[in-house]
Amino acid sequence: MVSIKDVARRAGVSVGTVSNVINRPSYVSPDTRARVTAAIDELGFVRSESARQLRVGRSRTMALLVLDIANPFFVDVARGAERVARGAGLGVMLCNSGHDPNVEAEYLSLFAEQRVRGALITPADANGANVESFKRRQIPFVMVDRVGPSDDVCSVSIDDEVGGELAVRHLIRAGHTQIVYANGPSTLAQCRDRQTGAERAIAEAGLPPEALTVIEADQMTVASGRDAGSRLLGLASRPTAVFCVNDLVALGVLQAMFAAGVRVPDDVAIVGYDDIEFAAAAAVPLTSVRQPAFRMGQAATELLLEEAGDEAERHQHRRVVFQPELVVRASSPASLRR
Amino acid sequence: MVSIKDVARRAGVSVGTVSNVINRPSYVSPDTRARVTAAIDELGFVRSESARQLRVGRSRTMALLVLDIANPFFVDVARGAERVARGAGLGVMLCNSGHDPNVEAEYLSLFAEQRVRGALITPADANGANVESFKRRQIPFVMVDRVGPSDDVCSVSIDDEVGGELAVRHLIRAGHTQIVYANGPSTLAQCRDRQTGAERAIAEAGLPPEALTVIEADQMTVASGRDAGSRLLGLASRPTAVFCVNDLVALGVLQAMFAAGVRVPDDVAIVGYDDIEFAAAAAVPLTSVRQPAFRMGQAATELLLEEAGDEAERHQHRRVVFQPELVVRASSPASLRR
DNA sequence: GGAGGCTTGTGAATCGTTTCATGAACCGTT
DNA sequence: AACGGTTCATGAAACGATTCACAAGCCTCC
Repeated sequence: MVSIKDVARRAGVSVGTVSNVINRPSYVSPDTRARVTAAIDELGFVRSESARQLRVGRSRTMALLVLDIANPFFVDVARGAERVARGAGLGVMLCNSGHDPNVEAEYLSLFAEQRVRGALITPADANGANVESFKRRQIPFVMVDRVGPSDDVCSVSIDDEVGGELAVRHLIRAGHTQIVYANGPSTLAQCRDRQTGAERAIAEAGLPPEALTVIEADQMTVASGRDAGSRLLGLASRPTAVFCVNDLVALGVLQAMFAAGVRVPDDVAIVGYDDIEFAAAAAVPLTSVRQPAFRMGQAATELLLEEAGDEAERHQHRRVVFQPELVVRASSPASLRR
Repeated sequence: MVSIKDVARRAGVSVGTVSNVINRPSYVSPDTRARVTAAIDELGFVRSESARQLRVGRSRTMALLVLDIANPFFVDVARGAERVARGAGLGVMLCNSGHDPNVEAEYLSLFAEQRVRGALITPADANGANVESFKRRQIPFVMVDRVGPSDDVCSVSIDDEVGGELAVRHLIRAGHTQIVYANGPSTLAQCRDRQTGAERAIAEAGLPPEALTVIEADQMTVASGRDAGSRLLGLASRPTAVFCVNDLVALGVLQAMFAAGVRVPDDVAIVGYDDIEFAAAAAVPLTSVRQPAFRMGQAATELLLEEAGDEAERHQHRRVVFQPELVVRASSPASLRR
């Protein structure tokens, strides 16, 4: 492997000069600069990032640890993060914990060993032990899609209560009075918050609490949604509308309706959550609560850069909360037609 | 930042001993080992990967550069790769070129600077100039989802001709004689190969070449598919079956059919390609050509590890070709009913 | 009791960069 | 000719780990 020393020898200069050509070309006279760049090209020299990092003390990559890379929502977050990071000359290491706290722990210690410039984390363990021990590592990080437990951590999230409220209010306005909420595991804060919002919309409209039936899927996937859909069809009083905890579940419900010959939206209206690309692409385009995932990725990275930057000392930890937005499509028309 | 030297001082031993405790504990007597590990815990020491890498000469991460992280196919490849990499103690740096040769070039030089252990690449530029110059860097790499241009490169791919053939043969068996192939940009080898396979199936069945109409979408996305779908409905002789270059396009076509009141599969059968999760999740579950993406990611990584391993010198470059498989679902029943 | 063999631990060299104090060479001015 | 001021280039000292030749201590065996 050719090093800066070989380049120096070839160009007949010292290693310091070669380094200057690379990092502050203006310090070097034009003709030695030319000699050095020629030598670099001839030898195919590529500077060693690890040596550089060892000397300078900080790396030029940041990490992004997501819960589920198969979920398009996180892919959007990642793209937002990557956009900002590349603008700042940072590489992004994208990793997938798959909701597994052990994998999460493994990655976090990898990040610490790599001395990444900072990390964006969607935490996988409920009690936050991993994140807590990561905090001791002195590495800047921002929690994504979850509010920080205390105010010594930056976080970027989306107001899930508002999201639930938007969805159910929309259904109520369209005339629905018998609504099912197909929830995910209630251990997740997101799921609970969306439910709270849904209940608030019910109360606000003066409907009785029984107007909302909650059924719980064990995972937030299409398969679980399909399952929830068929369970929902067996309910004593068939609902006229379903609000789903995310789009994957909604797609599953939609499929179950089709399989059972139940027409959407004529017999049952459906509202999803996340507004992933496939929501608009469904056979009956899905009404969905849009989360500004891309912007969230951007915002999180900007916070991270601020915390990891030169004026880090006067950095104030912040909790940024985005507002979701309802996107109405064919799966839930604005007024009930039956 | 606490270094190995601080640990040594704290434990009252030399730095060499600390290093031994970390890397070959059996060289150290139990009680000094205990003293050292205690010191490590007390100080919260984390070893610096860059220093280690500088000394040892090789890194413990590999890179995976995909064309489009939003495409579930590549997500599956990534998961397969990650599984194998983690088993071998390697971290994976997942990057997204977004089909942009400039971004690709940027990432490739980042990989070179990082001295990654190896790279899995789905090339973005047609002429392969980026990959060609990367090859000079002496870094092991495997081309994914494309066969290598020459035999000095490992590659893992899937036989696209067979895939096209499977799909169209299936449609012909079901009685279709007027088939549309909704292709992607014919600049992509994949698209051309699938078309070749489709044509072969037509010829093989003794049908005239006109039995297959090709329309081209400019992108392989749902939106382009929707567009292709509505164009297809305007054709003089309405086809009874559509074979799509991938599932995203197929989902778009499906949606266009629904919007126009054309029933699937009764009026038009649809076959997709890739068998992404959302294919099975579509309102009418999509028949699709399954590509073993996960296994492909695994195989590619195994090849890479072999090439980057200790017996690299006796490594033979190989081209691994996987066979696709047809998954029949509701969007294209086995026999034509009309 | 000396030779030889384990077991443990040491300390210095090394990896490839960046950075910084130092100095050489040259300029125009007095 | 002596001076201060620029402009360029140098060489050595870090950064934090790994590795390896070597030594100290102890045991065993003839």
